Amino acid sequence: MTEGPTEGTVLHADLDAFFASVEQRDDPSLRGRPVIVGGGVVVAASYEAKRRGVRTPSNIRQALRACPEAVVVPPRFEAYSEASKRVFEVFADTTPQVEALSIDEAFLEVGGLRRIRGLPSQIAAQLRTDVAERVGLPISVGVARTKYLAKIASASAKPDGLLVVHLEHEQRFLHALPVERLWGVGDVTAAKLHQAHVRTVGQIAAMELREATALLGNATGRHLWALAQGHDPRRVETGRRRGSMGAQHALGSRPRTAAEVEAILLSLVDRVTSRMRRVDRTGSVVTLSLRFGDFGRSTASHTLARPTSHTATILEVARTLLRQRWSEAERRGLTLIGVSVGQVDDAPLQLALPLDATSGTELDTAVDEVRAKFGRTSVKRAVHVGDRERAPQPILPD
DNA sequence: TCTGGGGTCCTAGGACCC
DNA sequence: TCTGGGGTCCTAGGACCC
Repeated sequence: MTEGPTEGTVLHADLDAFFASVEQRDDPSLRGRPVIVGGGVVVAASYEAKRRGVRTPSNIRQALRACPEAVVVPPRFEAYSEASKRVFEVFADTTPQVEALSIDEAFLEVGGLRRIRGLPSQIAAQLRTDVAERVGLPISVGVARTKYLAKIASASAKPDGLLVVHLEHEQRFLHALPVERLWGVGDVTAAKLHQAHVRTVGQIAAMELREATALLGNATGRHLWALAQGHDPRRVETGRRRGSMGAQHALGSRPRTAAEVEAILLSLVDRVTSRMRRVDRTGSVVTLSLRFGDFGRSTASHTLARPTSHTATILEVARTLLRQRWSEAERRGLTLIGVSVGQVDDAPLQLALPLDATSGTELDTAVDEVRAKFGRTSVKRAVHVGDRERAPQPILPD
């Protein structure tokens, strides 16, 4: 007699207290001790610190009141992205189907690997061992039939654990959870649900769909109702890339002059555009985000005629948007400023040819070269005359 | 409980087009 | 000419995630 599979094939792998774990890995004197990573605020806390009541985010002073023996270390973002890169190498060695969710978590589809690597639960156990051995970090893994069940499972497995949600136990596992555990339920949605006396995922599942949409709006209602039923058709998507890139800076409560803020704006724009150029992307929607002393926020955006990663072009737009909002910013007290560029995509490849070389065959040869060099299958041909000013960065070295 | 630095997705009104 | 139906893009804001 053969039994059907009782395991799903989706893994959700999530590093535990990631930033703090990197600090503990790199400095043995921090191991076993409560560690807070942060400057003014707690950016991350080790499990020792979390157990003593340190919450993220909160400010350091409060955190130290809860846990006076905690060690506070400044964040080292380069070390975290380096560690992340190595963990994602382990993921890639496990399966080709990896969907990155953030710097410290990913979905892995392992359905096709049974013959060579075994059951999903065995692959998950091996993955944890590999990450520990190769990168020296603890990671929790959830295994389930769908993405968000796997995600909930990894959260339940923390710290440093593995949880497999077997198909026959799925509903029991899911329906008993408080609504806050659903991916997509934050403070606002949780409050609405509580007001309707809905506290568990099982209770959402028992609602009529139209009750859910009436209470939570169309998209959220449908989404959460489907999740509560255990429906989650989203597959693990391999090639996902960022749609926007941004940078922000908190200013504190001290009032700033326009000149100070413009200087900060320049450094933010420069940070974003150099990151974009490094990964060969351009974008066309410039968004300025502001946060005020009264905790309100506002955003202003502008769409460019052409995508770019050119610092001066984006700075000019950001500066204009800032000037439009400046009196509001002064009135309400500016506490944070951010710039992001949206509609980000591969930078258009540019090739400068002398005008007399733009005949058919020479252009074809050039296009083939570009195609080979950058591995792009589609290469757009266009002839621009003049107006190089706002053009994307030239890519090909002379 | 009010604070960082990243992101994603959805909604809704207005402009504009066929 | 002001009346239908359908669509896309732009902008602003909100909720949520790590």
